[in-house]
Amino acid sequence: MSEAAVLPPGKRELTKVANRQAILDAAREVFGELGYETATVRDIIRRTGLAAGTFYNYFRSKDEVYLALASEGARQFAPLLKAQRAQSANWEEFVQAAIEAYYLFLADAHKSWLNQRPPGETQPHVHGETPEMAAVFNEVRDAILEEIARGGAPAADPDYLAAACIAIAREVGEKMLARRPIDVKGATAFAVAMIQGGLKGLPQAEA
Amino acid sequence: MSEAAVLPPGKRELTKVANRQAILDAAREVFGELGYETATVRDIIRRTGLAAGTFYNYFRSKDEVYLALASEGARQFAPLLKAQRAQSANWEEFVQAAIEAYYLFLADAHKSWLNQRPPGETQPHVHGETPEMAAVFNEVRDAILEEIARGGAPAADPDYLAAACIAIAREVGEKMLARRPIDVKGATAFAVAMIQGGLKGLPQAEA
Amino acid sequence: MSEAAVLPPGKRELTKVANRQAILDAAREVFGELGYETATVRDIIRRTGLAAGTFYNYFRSKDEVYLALASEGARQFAPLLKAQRAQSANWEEFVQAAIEAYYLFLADAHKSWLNQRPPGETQPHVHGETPEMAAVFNEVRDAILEEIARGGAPAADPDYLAAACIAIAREVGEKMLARRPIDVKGATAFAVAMIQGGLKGLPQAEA
Amino acid sequence: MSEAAVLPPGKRELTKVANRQAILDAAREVFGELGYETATVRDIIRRTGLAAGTFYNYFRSKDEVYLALASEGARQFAPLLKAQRAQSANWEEFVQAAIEAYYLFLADAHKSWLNQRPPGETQPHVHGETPEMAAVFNEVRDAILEEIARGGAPAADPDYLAAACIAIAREVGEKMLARRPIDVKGATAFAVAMIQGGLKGLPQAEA
DNA sequence: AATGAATGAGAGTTCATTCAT
DNA sequence: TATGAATGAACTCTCATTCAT
Repeated sequence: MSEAAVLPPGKRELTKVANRQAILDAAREVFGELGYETATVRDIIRRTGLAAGTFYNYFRSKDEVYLALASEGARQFAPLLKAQRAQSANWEEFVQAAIEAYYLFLADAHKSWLNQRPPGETQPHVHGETPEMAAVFNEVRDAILEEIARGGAPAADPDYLAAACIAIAREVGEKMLARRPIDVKGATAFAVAMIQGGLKGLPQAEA
Repeated sequence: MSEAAVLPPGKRELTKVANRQAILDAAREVFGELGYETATVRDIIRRTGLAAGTFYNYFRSKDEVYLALASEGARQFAPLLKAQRAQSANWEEFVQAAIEAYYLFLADAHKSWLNQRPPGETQPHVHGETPEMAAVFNEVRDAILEEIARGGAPAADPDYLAAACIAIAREVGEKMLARRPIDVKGATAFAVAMIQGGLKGLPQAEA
Repeated sequence: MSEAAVLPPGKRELTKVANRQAILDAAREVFGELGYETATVRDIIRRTGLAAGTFYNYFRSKDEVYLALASEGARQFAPLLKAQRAQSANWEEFVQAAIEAYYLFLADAHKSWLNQRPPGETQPHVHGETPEMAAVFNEVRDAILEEIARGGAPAADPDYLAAACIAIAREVGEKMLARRPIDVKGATAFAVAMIQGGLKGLPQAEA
Repeated sequence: MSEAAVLPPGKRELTKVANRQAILDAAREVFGELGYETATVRDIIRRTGLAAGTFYNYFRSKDEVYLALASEGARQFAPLLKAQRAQSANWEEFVQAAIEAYYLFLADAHKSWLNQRPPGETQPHVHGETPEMAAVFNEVRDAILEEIARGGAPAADPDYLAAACIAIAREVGEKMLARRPIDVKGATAFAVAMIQGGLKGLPQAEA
């Protein structure tokens, strides 16, 4: 007892951490499949095998678990994005860096979440985006908006420009996740080329 | 019932049609403001002044009214898109035509719906897209996909290409609706230029 | 249809009123038997034979039905008390009037509520006082407090005095309700005599 | 367990007793502040710093701790009341004795409980009476009932009489506790005078 | 004996839908 | 056909109690 007192994880602590993670994982899946509104707390805990009340030992509400997921994603992603941005000398490099960071995150997250719902079974009224993806995407969007506001980007209509860049990044990213193998390099190359040069800028190949 | 059934539609038929339309209008607003999940049937009928049960004389469920709205949008839009496409000799013209048709539809719909919810009051987890907008957007997407599949588009990765074009069209369209006055020409020009030439293709102006 | 349009109660209105009353009656019983905290909305509706959700067609919450009951009692009682007070020339008459009004109300309410729960089965932690009784009692208490504050009462410690008078009124009233037949006159006489003259003032009889 | 079981109580026994007392103290406060229904076991143990489960090492249920408190109060109070009653030659002295004993108990209990909840913050539907107060009050009531049954009291309606005496005792006692300093003598004098002579019997002073 | 997470029944409440009027 | 009250399943959340540690 005396020794272990320094750092006694014990079964209790282990299950506690494991349960919390189980709830987060289940919540991620459920939010991804059903969307925030449709998803119920019961959907989440049902997937964990825990009892209904147990959810509330870990999170105070449906919203809180959503936020936890989102901010976890943002927290992990922010330094990656920052590092990538730091290396960028100009707008082109910045875009490349930001999108690559984003796609790396998506790919990694996707791998570790073992997202095994059968694709194509999309329900109506649903987005198929986990809270983390949403949060991380927001980071990228903010970075792009900021860069555009700073004047780093070409002098076109900045509002439309931001919307377009962001849209490309998001949608190509989503497509990337649907393919096997997940090809971050290729997706990044495509998105960046599309943003920089449109159809004319694309490598006229691989069709 | 026997009298009213003869050709001159009679008051009954008129109200019937009017009620159906009132419900559709209310539903469009409510779905646009609240999203499908959050919107309740009561929200919809409350806006019409009709009674709760009356809703079910016209639609069998909440879902059905959503679908009705969506397919109405698609039905109205399809010929417009078709006409525009018919005039297109090549991919460039096709993109231009499709996007313009889409934006014209958006602008028109927007105008006639008198979308007067105070902007900026967006709730979390909600998209602000009516079923019609969603449906019409799907038409555009399908057209682009089809065109790409047909080989009309430049020979880049067609899946990514479609995703990117569609994403630009959608997001720039949404931004367009948020501005006053609604400038279909400008938005179309931007979206098309972005798709064709990326940043380099944009008119380097108006910042 | 034309005639009835002036005042068409119809079965609907009737049931509506009846249901509202049924809920109020059930709520009164349940609150009286179980107390506010212990009583559940389900306890209330179960007694009416209605469905769970129906409760919320009539009252927005458990609290609202309690308040409705209480204010209904107060509303009915206030004019009675006022009338009785108006006739009182002095403190003695005022006390007599107020208590009599209170007891009359209790007796009447009791009669019409057909309070047929088997007496003696009082649960622990429970008061056996309906919201109406509580509300009406508050009226009496306020009247006494007011009168004492106005100096109408004998010059003893007013705080203690009020507490004592009120306590007597309440407890004797409760005893009165437990007896058959309910003897308002006798209870009033006792309470007033006790207040005015204590044990010495009581009619030394009927033991 | 074997060691600690020998006579010198050892730390274990001490903590055991201390914990039990801590729970009782916390429970008294919580029941007094919140009432039985509203009070939760968590409210109680939170105040002790103990863990939730520990509560059930000492009491089998929320109800049991309530009962323990009540019977502890009664057990302590019974001899005091008995002693006071023994000295009473007649009804007047008995009443005086019983009420004084009751008020002494209240005052003492109140002092030692350091009841420091901000007054005036009374919630609706809540009484502000600890289980002990309720239990001790019951003792007094029983004594009065007994005395009346024995014919010691003046020959008025005994049921009403008991109710009235008890009511005065209780309410004046409660007021007494709300004042500073707590004046047992004065409260007793008032209550006894009121019982014996009603308003006419009161010292016509201190208003 | 102490801990505190897990449990699950049950609370208040909402809402799509039904149905008597 | 219009009405709007009735329905009841399902929701979020609480809490007394249990039990592995």
